[in-house]
Amino acid sequence: MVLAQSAMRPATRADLLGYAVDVAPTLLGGVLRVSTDDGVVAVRITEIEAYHGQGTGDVPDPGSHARMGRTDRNATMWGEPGHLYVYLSHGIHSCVNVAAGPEGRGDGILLRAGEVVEGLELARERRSLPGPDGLRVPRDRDLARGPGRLGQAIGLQHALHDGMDAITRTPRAGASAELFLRAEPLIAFSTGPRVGVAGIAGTSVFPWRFWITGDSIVSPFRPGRGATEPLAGSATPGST
DNA sequence: AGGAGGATGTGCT
DNA sequence: GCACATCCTCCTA
Repeated sequence: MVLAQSAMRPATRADLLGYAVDVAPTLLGGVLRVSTDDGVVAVRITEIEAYHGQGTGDVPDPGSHARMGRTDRNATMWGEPGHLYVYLSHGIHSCVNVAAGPEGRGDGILLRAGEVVEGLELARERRSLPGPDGLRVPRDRDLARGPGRLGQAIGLQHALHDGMDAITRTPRAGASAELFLRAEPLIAFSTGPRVGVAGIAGTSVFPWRFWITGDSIVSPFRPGRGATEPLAGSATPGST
């Protein structure tokens, strides 16, 4: 259901210049809105993860696509903040990141889950699968719950839309994207280890996953290679 | 040139 | 809970 959201304002590049780990929480509760020929779908962002091209200082980020430096695939992460890095995951899913930090830093923020707040019908259509008895339509809360689902719900594909600019909203392959941030600073959020990303020997697993505390629309936890479940009470920076 | 593995989702057991 | 889909990227030979 669509809510009385706090006031929103369009994001600027300056909003996204910090390290991904610092910018990420400010995107919680914001909205990514994508228009295509088929219509508009907007999601309220409920869960994200921060990835760093060069770590946050001297510490490398073992889980980042940008950890080995700039490549053709991850070039968007190394460019201007506010462009969308859309990549193919497991040959099937197009996942969406917002590039962060100044050019050349390689930071990105993965959108892991959101609530569809506009274009419910179109999102249901995109996310429906053929079943034994016609189309099987997911429950509304599952439409954009998970990074692959979110990408499909808003209609972005890696091959077509990687690199599109959510600040100037310049259309790309028939789609345009706009990012809104909450006008008021933040609501309560929680942090934990990223999903499916392990630490490396000798380093700890950093709490670079952020979600809106208590929100029902958060992706299912996946242990991955040694990532551990958030410890009870481990970090709810905004909630107390 | 070849191959392993992946920031995942779904359906079945 | 587990297997599998599906294909691209980057590392290694």
